[in-house]
Amino acid sequence: MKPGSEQISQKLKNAGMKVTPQRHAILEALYTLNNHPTVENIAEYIRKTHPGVATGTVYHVLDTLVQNGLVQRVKTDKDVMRYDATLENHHHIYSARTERIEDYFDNELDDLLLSYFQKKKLPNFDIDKITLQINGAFVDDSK
Amino acid sequence: MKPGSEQISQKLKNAGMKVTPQRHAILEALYTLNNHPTVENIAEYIRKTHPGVATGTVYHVLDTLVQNGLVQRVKTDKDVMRYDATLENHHHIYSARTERIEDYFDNELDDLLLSYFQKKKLPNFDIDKITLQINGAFVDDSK
DNA sequence: CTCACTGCAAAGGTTTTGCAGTGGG
DNA sequence: CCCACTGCAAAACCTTTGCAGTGAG
Repeated sequence: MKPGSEQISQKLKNAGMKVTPQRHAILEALYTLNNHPTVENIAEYIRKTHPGVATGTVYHVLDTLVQNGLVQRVKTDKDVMRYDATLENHHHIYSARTERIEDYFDNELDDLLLSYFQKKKLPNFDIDKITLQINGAFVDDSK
Repeated sequence: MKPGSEQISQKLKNAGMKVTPQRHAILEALYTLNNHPTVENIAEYIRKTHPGVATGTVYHVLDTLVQNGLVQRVKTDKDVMRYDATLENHHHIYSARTERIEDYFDNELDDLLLSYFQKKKLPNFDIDKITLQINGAFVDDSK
């Protein structure tokens, strides 16, 4: 669930980052807008409370967050980057018709995959993480 | 394996597309450069034999190929689009350190996933296709 | 022949970069 | 106080678009 203001500051500190208002706001935005927001989504959201944050700063802060492991980029086949602050192991459900991307948590599946790839090693490759792209259609997505 | 020239023409015809030299060359490039090339990779490759093909044409042809189901876009967390002409069910192995993306075929895994999601339905979602993102490091990738 | 496709170039949108000024530790 | 961070704006990229000319069926 969504961390409070203190916890957000703590996360930044733990990652060895200075706690600036911009970083705090951007990380909070990521926890609030939990549907894999774009830079534009984030900029728009934080300007409600922090007007005057430059778009370049949002890009820069997100880069830093990614490098410090607090945020991940989401793989898509579109040309706009999307970000995800959920660090626990999870998968992504992609709508074929809209830009919607939902998280999917499933420990049973994770165990299944883990044991599968423990016995079936890939030659020449060390697996770090496996994420499912579940593609299809949400039944309530109109267009 | 890689289709011959005739088979490439036939694939275009089957998809209801006119067979132009550009389309033929681009589709052939995709089968030859089988490591999920970018538009630049493709343009560079086909200009060896077909100089003067405009970059805009490559984009346009790739779009058409995607729409007619002969080619798929590959999901990445980079801002350069990559393409894949392999239509059989397969997964992708992503290098954490380089731009390398390899195909991974595994029928046993596909069956496992199929049966798993047959019993474990996702509410509100019709699954079309599931692709694994296998992230990690190739042991022989230097950088 | 005709209409879809291509070439070319300009425009659009996203992301990166550079530099001066500011503020968190 | 100092260095990292931010704001601003320009630049760099990738991709899309518009239009006139060409060629596949």
